[in-house]
Amino acid sequence: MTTALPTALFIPGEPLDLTSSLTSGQCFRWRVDDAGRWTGALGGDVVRLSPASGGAIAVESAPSPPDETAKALAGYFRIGDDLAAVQRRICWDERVSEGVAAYPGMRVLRQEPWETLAAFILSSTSNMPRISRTVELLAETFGERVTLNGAARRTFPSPERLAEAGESRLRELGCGFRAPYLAEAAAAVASGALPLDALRGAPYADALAALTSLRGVGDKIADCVMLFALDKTEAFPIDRWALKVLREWYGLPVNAKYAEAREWAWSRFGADAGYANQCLFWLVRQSTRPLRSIATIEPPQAERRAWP
DNA sequence: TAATAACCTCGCAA
DNA sequence: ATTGCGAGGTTAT
Repeated sequence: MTTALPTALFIPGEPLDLTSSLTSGQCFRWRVDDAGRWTGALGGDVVRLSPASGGAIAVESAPSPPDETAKALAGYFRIGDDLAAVQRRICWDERVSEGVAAYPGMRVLRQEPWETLAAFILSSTSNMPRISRTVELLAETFGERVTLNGAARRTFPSPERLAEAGESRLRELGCGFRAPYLAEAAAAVASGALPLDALRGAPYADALAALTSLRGVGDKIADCVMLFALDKTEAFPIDRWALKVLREWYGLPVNAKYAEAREWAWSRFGADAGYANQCLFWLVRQSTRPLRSIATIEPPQAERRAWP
């Protein structure tokens, strides 16, 4: 027997572009079909998002009812942030302005802390396709199966589950040298030694210290987790792309340390540094497929600002 | 303190 | 075909 498929309408009331928000390297499990419908696994649910007219989004989900999921989506996409206001505050920067113009509806996400930590531990010296593949394989192997109108997905496995799996099993699944890091992080979260969820309410410095106490988690990965899951919009993750941007567009000295670059970002963008970072990162990542061509992008001399 | 391998694995050049 | 190299880092020496 078939039942009518319940659908709810999610009306963000804010700029929201699913494509840039869901493909800009913050998350790894959303898939889009030819019709532009996005399918993901959110918490314990399979979720399907279908862009409708007027910026509305049709939501299907299971097992949670779609109207409940629609509310959760407001949190996931940080609809509480006034994106236009954020953009006005950081658009005086020419490069950030380019990013805003190119991706006007790109949101910074508020994802689940554990899944985000696990995914970014796996991101070390890797690339987006491989991260996605490994995350998906972990879900496929250890996650709970959930179905939506015949389509099946799996939830991201709990820390308990991955801790139980252990390093060797995680290696078998392609985690490589990150396997012990992931296993240890899972154990720390499962045991309560690392109160991940509580870090949402903690100051940046405290969250940073807690996260980097884990093996395999340094400044960059900690910043990703803080920005994409722990409500630290001031976090400014500096990967090799961001580093290249800082050096080539902003004149960051080659010998500058991570902490110095972070301080600079704060002096420039303050609490909006994370949004500025996302604009810059995705701009450079999209505009220069091969790493080598980035050197050809030089700002006009007049746009350069002296390094403080 | 600062530089430099080493670490898993995979996909894609050469 | 086979090999070498780098990919959204971090740790150990």
